[in-house]
Amino acid sequence: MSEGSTAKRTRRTKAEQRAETLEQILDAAEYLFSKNGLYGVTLRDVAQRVGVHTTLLHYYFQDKLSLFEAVFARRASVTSGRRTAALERYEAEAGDHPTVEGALHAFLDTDLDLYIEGGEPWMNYAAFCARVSNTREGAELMDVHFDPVVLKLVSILKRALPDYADEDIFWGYHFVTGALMNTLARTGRIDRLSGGICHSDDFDAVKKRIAKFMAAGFLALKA
Amino acid sequence: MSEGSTAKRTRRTKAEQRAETLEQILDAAEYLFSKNGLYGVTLRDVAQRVGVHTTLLHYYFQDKLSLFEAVFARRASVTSGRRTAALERYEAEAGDHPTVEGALHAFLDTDLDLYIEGGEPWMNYAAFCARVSNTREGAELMDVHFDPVVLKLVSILKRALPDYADEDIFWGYHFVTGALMNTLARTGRIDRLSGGICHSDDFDAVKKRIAKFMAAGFLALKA
DNA sequence: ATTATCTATAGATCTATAGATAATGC
DNA sequence: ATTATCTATAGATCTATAGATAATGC
Repeated sequence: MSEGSTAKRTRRTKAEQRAETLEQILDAAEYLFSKNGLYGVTLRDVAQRVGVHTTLLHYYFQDKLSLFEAVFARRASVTSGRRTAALERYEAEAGDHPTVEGALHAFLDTDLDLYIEGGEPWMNYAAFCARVSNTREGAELMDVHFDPVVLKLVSILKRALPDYADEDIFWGYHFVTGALMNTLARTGRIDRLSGGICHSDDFDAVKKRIAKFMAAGFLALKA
Repeated sequence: MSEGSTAKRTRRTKAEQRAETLEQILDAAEYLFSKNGLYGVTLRDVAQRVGVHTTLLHYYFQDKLSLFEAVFARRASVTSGRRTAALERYEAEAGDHPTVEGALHAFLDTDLDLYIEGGEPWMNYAAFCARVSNTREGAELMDVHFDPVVLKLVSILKRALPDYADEDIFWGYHFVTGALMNTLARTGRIDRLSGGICHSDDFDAVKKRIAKFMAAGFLALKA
């Protein structure tokens, strides 16, 4: 932190400085919001974590909610884009006979890989999303940023399950996303419940199981 | 509300009055916490909703967190007890050959029925639990109140899947509870995503699918 | 005589704004 | 000359406590 602030004094263009400070603010906010939610974090907490004055946050963001939404938006397009690409790749590859499991692998594994490879900031973002996802306003943010990818997934699932009612497909997706969000939240509950056999942070373990598990679930809904 | 406050003036024993006020406070807190979380609700909000002075909350509860925990605890033993009983009934009935789907029906359907039959207060509690469940401190509350039922479920699943690694069973449960919590949260996301085909409040639709879906998922994890 | 409820208020925070200062930009 | 950062502060809330008042309890 002290090293960071001296480094800050070295010559930099204003654009660089702006970008760097913005990123630090977003990182700090992301971390704190992921732990305590919108109302559980004060602008002062965020400023303190970055090492700047609270008022600087108002220089960059209109208000607290804008900061919150900016945190959500920053990485949303990355994960959304990656998953869309993976789904398109799968669609091309599978041709006329896509499978539920194939589509889910593209959708879920691609996302989990991003967090696994992205390190702490991405893991924080994952927890942030999970926390946001089961609130009403949060769910509306999800709509805005993730509806296109999800509807793309749904369209492939429909082709894989041509005799299914839309209702069954959507409820299946509802289960899938619940399991995914519970994973991203990393609450530590499964660690304690399993007596240490499983670990909340072990996204590899989830990745190994979730697509197969959920695909079988979909297939079982046949009327 | 005005009718309630005149009714309040009618003769009542102190014990009755205490019980009634306590219940009103807990109901109001439950509703508000389910919408906005611990930090998103002020004691004043709760008091206002009940129609009493903020300070009365301190007469009944030590502080805000105690109120929060009391909301959680009030109905936890009911759902926990009902599910335990249902699992025991199923165990007795299934004898030496319990199935995954049978155990999940006992565990999940019993819970969903409680919310369906319990009306608004129970639906609020469900949303409250869902919201609590994907926070760290919240997950610890879940440990305290729900570990026994969940471990009972796990023990039956182990008997139904004798050649499975514990790890697979616990991750399977992790998926199940994620799907359930996503249901209890009732964020309205599935409504919008499905263009009105599905409804967040339609626990019957979930009940019709979730146990079958998840049971098939478990069976697919076989190595 | 005890318990439920309200009044008054202390003390701490929190968000947000106005305006000063200190850097970089041509 | 513009942009990044800080100082000072207004105004609103929020939690929590002390102590008064108004009911019920024997």
